[in-house]
Amino acid sequence: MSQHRHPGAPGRAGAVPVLPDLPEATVARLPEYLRALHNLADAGHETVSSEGLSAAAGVNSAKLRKDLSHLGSYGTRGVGYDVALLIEQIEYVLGLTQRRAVALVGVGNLGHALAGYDGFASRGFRIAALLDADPSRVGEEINGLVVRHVDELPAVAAEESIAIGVIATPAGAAQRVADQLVAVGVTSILNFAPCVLSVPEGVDVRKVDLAIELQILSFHEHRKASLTALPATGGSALTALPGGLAATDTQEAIGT
Amino acid sequence: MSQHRHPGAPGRAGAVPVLPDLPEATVARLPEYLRALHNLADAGHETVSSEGLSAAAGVNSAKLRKDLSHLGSYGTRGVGYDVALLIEQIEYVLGLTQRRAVALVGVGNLGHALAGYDGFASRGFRIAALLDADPSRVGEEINGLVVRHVDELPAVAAEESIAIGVIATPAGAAQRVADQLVAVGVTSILNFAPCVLSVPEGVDVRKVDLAIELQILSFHEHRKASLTALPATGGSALTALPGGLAATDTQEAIGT
DNA sequence: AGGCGCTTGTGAAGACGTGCACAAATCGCG
DNA sequence: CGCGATTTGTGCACGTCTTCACAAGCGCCT
Repeated sequence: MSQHRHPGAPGRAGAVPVLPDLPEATVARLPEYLRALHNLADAGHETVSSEGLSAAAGVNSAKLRKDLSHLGSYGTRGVGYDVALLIEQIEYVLGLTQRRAVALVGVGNLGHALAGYDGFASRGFRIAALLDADPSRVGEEINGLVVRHVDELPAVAAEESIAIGVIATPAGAAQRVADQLVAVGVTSILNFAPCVLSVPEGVDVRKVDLAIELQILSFHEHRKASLTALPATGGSALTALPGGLAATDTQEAIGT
Repeated sequence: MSQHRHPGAPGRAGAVPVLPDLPEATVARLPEYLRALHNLADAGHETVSSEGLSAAAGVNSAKLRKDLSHLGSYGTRGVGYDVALLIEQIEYVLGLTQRRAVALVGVGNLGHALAGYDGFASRGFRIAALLDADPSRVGEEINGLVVRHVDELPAVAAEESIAIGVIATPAGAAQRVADQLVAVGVTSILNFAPCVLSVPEGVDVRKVDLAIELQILSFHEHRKASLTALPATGGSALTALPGGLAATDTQEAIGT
């Protein structure tokens, strides 16, 4: 870490400097820091310490400092971080300086909500197209955008460069849509359908499954309940599991 | 791992056996396995190998075997896993044998979609109440449920035991709602609002932020673009960062 | 100018998660 | 009955992530 802040390489548009390859865990936290920083900026703070920022983002302060150090970091010892500068750094690294176009496929229950979600626009993204396979939905106007048929994807991609595809279709249609997105050059996909997508190498897929989150919470609920129910049992049969339970009432729930 | 399948301890309702404390990473994958297993069961498979199941769930097969071994596992060497039995095991561990009641607070854009999302009902959850702070929304009927005012939360909790609270409000209202949920005894919260919640110890919070997912994808897009733009630069200045970029056009964004 | 308090950046250690590779176990067949 | 094919369960090594603790650096006050 000899010299950062080397004056050269401003390179407004072209010549993107090579990005440091951040740990994936760090990348996942940067948006969190960014949000906290925006809040601080709105509240009028000019600088913030790692302690303060980590509290606002809900993480350990040492972790925050290490995360920021990975991107070269511009903190000042004894003072803290310049809020505005740090916002820029993170937005640059995350590639948010350009407003990326998002294509949303599947305008059902969830798709409708996503199309109207202002959190996208406010954080550097622009929904460029709404698509659906159902002809009865094509033509509908949502939030100022007209729903087009998914087969028009090539045309949409030709009109403007789609950076990210969002899949909000039923599981059965998701793989097909993913293939179509890949075919028109999309290399980043956010998948809300509860299924595994297979995509060629070089394409990033992130998955959000609302039911999975609930199931994880359910586990912890179950766990808490089982612990408070048997507070006496010290450390004896930790590996105990139901086992025989298959015979009784679960049968009617599963069956055929 | 001497003797599993010990015949005793079926204990229908009461006497919940102590759950093994699974690694968090394993818990997060169990719902994935569960979904894949349901698909296999629907397709008529009676047994499945770790290889087959791991492919369907999109994970490494060794990882899957280790995950399943943590819950005692009921595979048969040379054969594989009994699909129906494994479904039961996982559903039991995740606490899905009882249909847990969910209270959804915030019936705006996203809340509407969540209220209508059938993925909850189909995977062991039941939306027991819809709540909102906006009086103009109270009384509205969504999917057979009438929206009630959030201040009625104590009454709702008294009517039936709420296992999980889902927060789909704007960020500004989220902490307040979380406090209300905690006050009526909810110990698991799924938060869709883009903010950090502070809750007492013993309360689990999981967070889903749609914009964060996009930002993570944006980073990878940015990274891919910067790599393909400079394919010649071998391994020289890997730590290069913009740095000077603050001097030019960013100034007008910050300044004061 | 010098010292003091505060904060960053980082080395090192420990916890955690992953994946290979193989022994142990089971089934089916001759 | 024995053997080979198959598949689980797991020991081990490796990589990643987290956390502590502290030296280095910075600004302010005297």
